[in-house]
Amino acid sequence: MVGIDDVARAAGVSTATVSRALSGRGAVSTATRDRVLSAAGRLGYVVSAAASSLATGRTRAVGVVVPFLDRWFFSTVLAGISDALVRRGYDITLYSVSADAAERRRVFDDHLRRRRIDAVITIALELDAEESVSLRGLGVPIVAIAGPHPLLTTLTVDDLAVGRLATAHLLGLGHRRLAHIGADAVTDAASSVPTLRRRGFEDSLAEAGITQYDVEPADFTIDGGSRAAARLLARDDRPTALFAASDEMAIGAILAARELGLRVPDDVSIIGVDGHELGRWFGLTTVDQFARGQGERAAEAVLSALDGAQPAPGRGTLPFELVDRGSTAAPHD
Amino acid sequence: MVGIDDVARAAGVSTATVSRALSGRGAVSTATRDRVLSAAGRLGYVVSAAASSLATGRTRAVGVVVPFLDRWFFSTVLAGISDALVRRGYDITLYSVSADAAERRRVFDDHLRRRRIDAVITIALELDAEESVSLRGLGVPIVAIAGPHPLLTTLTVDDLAVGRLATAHLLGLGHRRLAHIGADAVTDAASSVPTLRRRGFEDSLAEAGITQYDVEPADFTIDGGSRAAARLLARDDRPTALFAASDEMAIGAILAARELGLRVPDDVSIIGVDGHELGRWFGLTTVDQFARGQGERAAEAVLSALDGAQPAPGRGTLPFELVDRGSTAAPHD
DNA sequence: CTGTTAGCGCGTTCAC
DNA sequence: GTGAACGCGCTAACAG
Repeated sequence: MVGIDDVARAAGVSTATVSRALSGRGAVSTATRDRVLSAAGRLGYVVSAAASSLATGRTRAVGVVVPFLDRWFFSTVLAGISDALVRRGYDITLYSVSADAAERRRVFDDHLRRRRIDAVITIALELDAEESVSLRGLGVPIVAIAGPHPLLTTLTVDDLAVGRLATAHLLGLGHRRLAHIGADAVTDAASSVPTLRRRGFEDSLAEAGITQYDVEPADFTIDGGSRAAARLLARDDRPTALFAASDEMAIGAILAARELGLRVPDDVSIIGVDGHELGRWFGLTTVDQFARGQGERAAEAVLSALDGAQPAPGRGTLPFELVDRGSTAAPHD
Repeated sequence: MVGIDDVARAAGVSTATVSRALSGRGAVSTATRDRVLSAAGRLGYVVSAAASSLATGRTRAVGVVVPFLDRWFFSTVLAGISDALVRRGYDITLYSVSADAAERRRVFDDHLRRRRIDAVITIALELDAEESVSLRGLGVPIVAIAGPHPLLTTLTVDDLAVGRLATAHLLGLGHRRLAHIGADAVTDAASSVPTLRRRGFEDSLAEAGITQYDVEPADFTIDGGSRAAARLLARDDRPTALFAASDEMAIGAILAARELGLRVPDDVSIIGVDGHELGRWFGLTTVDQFARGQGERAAEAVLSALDGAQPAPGRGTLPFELVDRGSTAAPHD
């Protein structure tokens, strides 16, 4: 295992010079730098992360904390983060936190505190107060994507506006009997993403003078969306339009409608949120939130924080856009 | 930032004793251990990964190398790995390698060699000889899931058998005009997963005395599967059954069939491989390979290697199973 | 521009 | 069962 002194010997310089030549910190003459680089290359020297980090306090790694790995939104954002960080030579350390309280504590109180990372990115993580404090206590830059917590630098789409946009689209087509599939009023936090989307829905309806509507809670999976839609569409006065708070649920709703023999959009209009690649195949109209781009933006934000930039105060705003693929239309009756 | 000597002082012992008490290595009296543990807890002490790793040579992290993050199979396997590793207190360091040669070299020659990880898991990674040697040179346990390289301990389903199973299922239903969607004969390595599945298909047909069949290369996405199926099904003597080497492609094939006005399975039978959750919604018959379980198995394999067990020689075999959901049936004519 | 030196924070001998 | 002291491999400060 070749170390810095092997390189120093091979290049005929001191270890300090090797360190300077390789890290680029500190002045080294071009000639010696070349000697060092070639010696290092020849010997296949790579600095030890542990030793370097012990000496500098930096790790060249960013922690990414996610609640799920195997859902489209999360893995897509993660891919975006990874792209941007790899380009800059950072490693990603992945922390997947489940709902299990003991395991969550272990991640926040132990794993994340091992000084293994220079910064943290969270993806749509709903933190309790303790966890939020624990994160801040790390003393490293933190960027939260779509996390509702006010103590953190947050990068998020305006989910209230997303909800309003989707709803306005349906109202604009002439729908008056609408329903929403998404947040659970009981379990979801008031400032959570699902709740904001639902509130956007409700606010728009209120402004349109519509007070009758249904909200079915669902778990953001195809399966959950399908079951929720089945309940809504089985009624006598079934809604003519559904707004699902995610594309996966919207796709479930389309599938449920089909099973009930309903045509989309002739019998029922359906709109989602996300920009899931699968949406194309279902002709799903949606509010795209450019998940991959969110990851890249977050990565760039932590990188610039690591470069010494001041964190943008408050929340950065991420783009979203209505994509009409045909699953919505004017109601028939 | 509380260090080991803070704990030592608070507990009235030396740092050596704190280290022993917390790591469990070395004998400590119950009384002093309790004092140390309580002091550590009170102060919120967590060992520094860098310092500990520099002193011990161990990092309590496992590197996971993937070619894609945002595809179902990979994120699902990753979730399984994460589950199993978190339970044992290991962190995951994620390395996503694209096809870009320079970037790949950086990952293999720099990132992975920073001594940041105690072991490596690769997921369906096709390594060239140099990369494989580079991995072995790390001197840490390596477990490859579905990687074709013979130099590594590999955990894989018998993809030849998977191909045969799917094909036998179609043959058993009476199909004689079959086509395969999957490996590209030109670009895919002979021992790659896609190629093995295709060979299983071809071998089965040969045994059944069938020499006429089509193979359409596709890129394992819904889109690619759809286009490949469209080409196959547009022909006059179109096949009565399609075997797609992944569920995503099989779903694409189902969608393409629908667009051509063909009924599945009445007009064309379709079978996939994977056990993708979406398959349920399309009534897709498939060979499930239990992706999440593969991740767990791989994690357990590296953990036992880290515990000192000898790596199982050769290849571990992962389970697979035919799941009939109705997208295959006897041919009509 | 380069070398010397003193840690970074911890684990582990080796005495006691 | 416990403590003192050294070293893991590297970087930063200081001299020169």
